[in-house]
Amino acid sequence: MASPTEENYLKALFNLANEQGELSLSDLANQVQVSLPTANSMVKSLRRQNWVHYEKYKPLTLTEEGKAMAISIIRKHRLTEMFLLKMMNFGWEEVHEVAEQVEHIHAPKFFERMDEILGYPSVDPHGSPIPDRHGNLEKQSFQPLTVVLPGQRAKLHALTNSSTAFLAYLNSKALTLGSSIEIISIEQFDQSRVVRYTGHPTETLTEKVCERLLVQLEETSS
Amino acid sequence: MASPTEENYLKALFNLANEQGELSLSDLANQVQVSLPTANSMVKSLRRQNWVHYEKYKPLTLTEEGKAMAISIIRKHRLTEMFLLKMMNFGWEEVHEVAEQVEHIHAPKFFERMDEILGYPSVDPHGSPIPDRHGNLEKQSFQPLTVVLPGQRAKLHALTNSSTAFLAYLNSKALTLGSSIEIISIEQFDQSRVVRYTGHPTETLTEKVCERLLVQLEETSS
DNA sequence: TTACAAAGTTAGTATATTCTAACAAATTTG
DNA sequence: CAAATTTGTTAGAATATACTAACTTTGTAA
Ligand SMILES: [Mn+2]
Ligand SMILES: [Mn+2]
Ligand SMILES: [Mn+2]
Ligand SMILES: [Mn+2]
Repeated sequence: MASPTEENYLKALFNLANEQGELSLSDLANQVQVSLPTANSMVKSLRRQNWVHYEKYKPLTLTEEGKAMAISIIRKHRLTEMFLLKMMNFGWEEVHEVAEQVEHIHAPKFFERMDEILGYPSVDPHGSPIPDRHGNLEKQSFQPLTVVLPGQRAKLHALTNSSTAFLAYLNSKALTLGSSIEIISIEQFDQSRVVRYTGHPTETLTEKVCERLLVQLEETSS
Repeated sequence: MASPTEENYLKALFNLANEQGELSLSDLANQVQVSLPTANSMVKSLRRQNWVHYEKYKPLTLTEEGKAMAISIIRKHRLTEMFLLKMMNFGWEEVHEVAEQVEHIHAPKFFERMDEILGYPSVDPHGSPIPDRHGNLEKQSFQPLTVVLPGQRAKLHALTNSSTAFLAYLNSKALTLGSSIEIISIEQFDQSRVVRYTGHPTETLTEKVCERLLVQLEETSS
């Protein structure tokens, strides 16, 4: 049985493997916010439990068992976020912090019931896919808003960051999942985007923000 | 910030203080299911944090702060049990185990929302009172079924044990909170009770079971 | 290809939580 | 009261999780 700490490491490893191919110790240390030696000794302990493959100075891999555990934790996290949003009147900017704790609860029925009550949702409040009960996790192919050219429109489908601060910022701009965003222009100076979207006057978004908005290009029916 | 472990000790201390007046180390060790030296060293650590008053060889007392923390954990536990029962279709025999974990989540809003959604319930699924948001905890004055004499009836209001095994046993006997129980006779041999209750044929309950059933005497309108 | 930087490892330390063994104090009992 | 029992304490050890300091390995860049 993994401790909450170990579970957080497994989740971090899984997410890193998806973003980059390689799993380095320093990325892990960074993600989990611990020192390199701490990550090093934890990885040894995870290896002892057959959750990661690891040899000195070599990159890390999750074992099949480790991967399955990570997916199960991610499932619990995302179901919780959805449950808080839909059934308990939380805002999308509040759910991540609570889910970070609830994901460590060992009670399969608790999460099965959430899933049932929610009607088996496929994505969480930030657009990330929810693994099904069998551990199948849909792969998404959205691109950051930064790849969209002036004159094109794209629909906001997901985010690469679900911190309270970022989501509160999106709230203040009334940007929600599903918004159809048109790029008006890109400032040469700082790469910031002038955009227009569903029922809103012109807005400016910094490049940093655009990088975190995952979109799908829409046919420009001109 | 108390760890889940520390929170379980605080809760145990509070419950012991209510059942007995005195708080002894061995009772604590027993309740939390650890060795005496473990309880001893934990109590020292709780004292460092000003959650208990404690001197070598003297009985223990919770500080005001410790008491408030214990009540808050109990509130979270009981609200969770009620939420699982009413909103997530759990049986009353399943809720305690999950609540034992959920009670350690630090997210006031999560529990406030449960309270709201449930309509501010006053008791949990096992009849124990739920402290309000200000830490007020209603005192109950129910008595164990063992004090009821043959010929008298009493209504089942609460339980002193909410283990899955005990509740599954009550389920099998169709005994629920609210049942009106009449004591037919008491076996001299083993103190077991022959009883009759709401829509049921005669049943026999051992003394051990009767001790755990908290009732209020009903006027015998003969 | 050496030299420097980045990444990873080891050693040593700290706190939290738990144990057993050995001993001491307090309480109960004959 | 003295002996026996119960209760509480200390010492010493183990595991989990974290740190800093010092060192080694690997990879890159001159
Ligand atoms: Mn999240
Ligand atoms: Mn977490
Ligand atoms: Mn309970
Ligand atoms: Mn608990």
